[in-house]
Amino acid sequence: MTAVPVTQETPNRERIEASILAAAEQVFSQHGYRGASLQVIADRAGLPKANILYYMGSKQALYGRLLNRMMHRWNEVLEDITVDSDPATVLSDFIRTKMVLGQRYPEGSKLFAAEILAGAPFLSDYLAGELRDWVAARAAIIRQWSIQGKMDDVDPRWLIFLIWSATQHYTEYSAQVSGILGRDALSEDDLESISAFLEHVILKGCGVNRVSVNARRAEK
Amino acid sequence: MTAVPVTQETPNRERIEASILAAAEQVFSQHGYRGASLQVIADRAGLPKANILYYMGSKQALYGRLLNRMMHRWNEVLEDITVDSDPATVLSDFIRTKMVLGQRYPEGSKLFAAEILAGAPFLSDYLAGELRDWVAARAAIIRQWSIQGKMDDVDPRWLIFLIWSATQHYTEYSAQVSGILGRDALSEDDLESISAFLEHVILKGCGVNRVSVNARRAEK
DNA sequence: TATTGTGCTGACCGATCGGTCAATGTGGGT
DNA sequence: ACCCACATTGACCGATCGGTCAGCACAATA
Repeated sequence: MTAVPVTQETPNRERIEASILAAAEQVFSQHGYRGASLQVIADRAGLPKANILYYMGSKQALYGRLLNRMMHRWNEVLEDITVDSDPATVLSDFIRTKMVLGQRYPEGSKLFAAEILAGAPFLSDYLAGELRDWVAARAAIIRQWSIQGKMDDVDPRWLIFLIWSATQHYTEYSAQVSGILGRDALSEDDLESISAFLEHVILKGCGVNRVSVNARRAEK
Repeated sequence: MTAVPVTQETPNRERIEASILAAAEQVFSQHGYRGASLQVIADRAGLPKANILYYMGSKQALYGRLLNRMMHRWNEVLEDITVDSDPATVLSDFIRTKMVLGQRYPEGSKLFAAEILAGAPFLSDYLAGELRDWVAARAAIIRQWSIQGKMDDVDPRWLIFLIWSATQHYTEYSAQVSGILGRDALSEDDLESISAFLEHVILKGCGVNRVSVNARRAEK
């Protein structure tokens, strides 16, 4: 009968697709779209190359799935802020959430970086649409905080870019950071130290008064 | 005679090599080492592919020349600072010089970024050697400034990384910045606005007192 | 004119690229 | 036992990869 299409719903399929996506994320993030090869992805996933195409259709489709998955992961950030939110709390959360996301999805972050470096051929619509609106909405709120005297009169767009860049640096430039620090990877202590540093400099630099939160006296 | 090797010294050679390097820098910066193709580079330089190999020897050698050229360009930065230097002047210069360098050599900066993203296979020695020493020397000086009470007690390494990331963002993520701002490129006013913002936030955030320099009252 | 050295490049090499396809395997329904 | 839908993959396709090389053009020397 044609009415019984899937039945057992293939518990294997998800497992296989997940392993392909994981392998592909590694390779694409290191070498970009053009530089990645399906053969290398297949080897890393322990599957024949034809199997990759069978599950993913094409190189472009595979790459697109990875980009989409990563875009949805960003949506955890700063979803519910208003003019009445406390700037210190919001900025602090923003910084720390971004740091955590970068550590949780290092390959995905690098994938994005490579895509942007290549001129964002697959993401230009997203950047000029959804993400642009996201920035505009947050910028408007931050602007209000400045007007209300809750913080210095800084351009909110530059502030958002500053937090993005400062946090992403430690995932996308992990090879540089590791080389300079002489470690293979950042420790938990490093991450806490960096987060605290960024929190201190950015909040203080923007004239945001830390409210209470963690009773941390950051300056004399 | 073997004693007369070069004579006219080929004025063309330099011109041709320069155009090859310029074309290669564009392609490598967009697609990384693996993703770049000599054919595309040759087309962009308006030369047959075999000519690229004739002048550069190999893809690796061409890539290495580009990396080396870019490494030397960084050396303009922060060469002569001491414990007696004024922190405000040094940090301000650091930020603004980095911004200018990024604008002057956008492809070279992206080339570096792509190399780091790929895990720095060609640069690991440089990162763990020359650059590491460079950072250590500057970090020691900044550390002294903290001890002397000229600025807050922040980790100098995180401060250096912060300035790197914040300034590089606008060249390496230019596709993202452009998409969000809705412009093709940053204007002179944008760049001055960003530089002033970073100067304000980072210096204030580190507790550095601006001495005199430009009589700019940045906050109320 | 003959010779020589260098700049240059079309043609070609084996390897690898993304993608297709036919053949085979497999498991459940009849 | 038979069938059929789906899973799997080795073999193959034309295109392109980085790199080699023989040979032509041309200017300087003899």
